[in-house]
Amino acid sequence: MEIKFYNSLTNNLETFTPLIPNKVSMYVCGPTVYNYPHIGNMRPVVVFDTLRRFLSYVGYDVTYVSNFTDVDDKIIKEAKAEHKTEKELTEFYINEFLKVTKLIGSLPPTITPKVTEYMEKIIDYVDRLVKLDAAYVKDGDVYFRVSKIADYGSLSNINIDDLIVGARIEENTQKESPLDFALWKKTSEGIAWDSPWGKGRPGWHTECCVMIDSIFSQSQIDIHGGGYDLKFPHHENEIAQAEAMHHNKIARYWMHNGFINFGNEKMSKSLGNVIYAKDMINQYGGPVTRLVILSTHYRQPVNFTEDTIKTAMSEITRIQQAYKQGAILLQTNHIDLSLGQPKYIEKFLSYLSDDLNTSNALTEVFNIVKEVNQISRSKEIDLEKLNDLIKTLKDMFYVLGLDLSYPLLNEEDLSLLEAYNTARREKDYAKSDEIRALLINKGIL
RNA sequence: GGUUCUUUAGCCAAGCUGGUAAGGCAAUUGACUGCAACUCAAUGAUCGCUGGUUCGAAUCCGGCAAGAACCUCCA
Repeated sequence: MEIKFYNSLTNNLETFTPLIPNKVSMYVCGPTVYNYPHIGNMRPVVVFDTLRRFLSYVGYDVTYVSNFTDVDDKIIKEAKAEHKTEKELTEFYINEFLKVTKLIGSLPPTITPKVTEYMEKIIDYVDRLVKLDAAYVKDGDVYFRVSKIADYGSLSNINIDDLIVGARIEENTQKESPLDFALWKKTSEGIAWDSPWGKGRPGWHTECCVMIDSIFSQSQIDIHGGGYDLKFPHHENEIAQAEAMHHNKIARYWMHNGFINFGNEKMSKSLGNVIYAKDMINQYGGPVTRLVILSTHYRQPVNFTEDTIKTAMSEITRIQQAYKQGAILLQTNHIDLSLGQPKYIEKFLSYLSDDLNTSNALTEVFNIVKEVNQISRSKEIDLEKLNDLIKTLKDMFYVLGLDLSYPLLNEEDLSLLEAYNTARREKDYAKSDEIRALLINKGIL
């Protein structure tokens, strides 16, 4: 199957070919853990988890790495405010992040490195950049020398001159050029590590490079993902460092997800409309939250509104209902559910192979749902086909990370169902209503 | 100022290497039904505006309008 991705590096739809046949290496910038994850943090979590599931499903051996940034000014500040150590704070929020990630149906990445675990390697990496003359030391700080990189700005299409002229660039007399960025910062406050340049902590952009270098056995990986906002400067600077170190752009395919808006506004603290992921998920459930995200193509913005959430709720109910009823019908006919084949999944997969078009993939889910409903209501039920359809749905839900299931009926359930149907046939409605209540209670009807 | 992007039925949204518009939600009508839930069927848009290219454009090119994000640490 040919897989295509939109590569942010070239702004083109490109055929995906992994560096190593049948293996995929992907890295996605994870959160800085100083607060509860908000709903916007769930976009990359859902998008890249779906990508990973899809690639695995079609047969690739995927190594998916997503980090936790557990060293940062905001962390130091928040730890101080909460009277905790940085470690206590970050461990708490890492745990919160993991919880919410699971609730929204994302698998744990293959590896989730923390920056603090890579300090030695980070220092070594910075040191090597200094020795390569790609970085310079200034009074305990270490800065990357952007002028060393000929095509700096290639990812974000930023013209260096425009950047210097047009943008607000802070005064920093330490730097040779305003574009230079910190690899290592001298610090006097909060957690710090010893380094050849004195006590300090690493700059944000270096961490990801080091973790990629350390974890993957290759100097360049296949896919690098993250939020759109990270394109500049974060990813641009990762590329600059990799250019200096390995003369490559660190990743072949760069994928950036769009943002989540809330009620047509960007979520931000100053607007006071930040929604925590845990609140949204607790109120509406993981599948609904995930469906809102998947119903739009990953590069487009998603807007969470009362309407879009309500729509997703109706859709999940509809999908779940068909799945459940179909599976129950099979069980009452004593069909072995493990025997079905995902015969109708090809189109679904081909949609996903087209730059992860989840929106179109979902239309295939609805097509199958409709077929299940039609068959379930027909006079002569084609049980074999129904079984294949249910199995198809099952695999689709797996790939999309939608945590939907059907009840497995035991003997007692089966005889209850039969009694219910018999009572209805004999128009003994008092009895059938009684049994119906039982069945609804058990989640079967 | 620069960069990237968006504008498709009431709402969400796909299509955008050109050939008269997927899907879902909501709504209306009909069918099924002991009641309820579920379900099935039917019904709607010429694609922001405007030029151009073409036998033919939502899809390509130009202009205009409106909106969004990013431009040093926010996914």
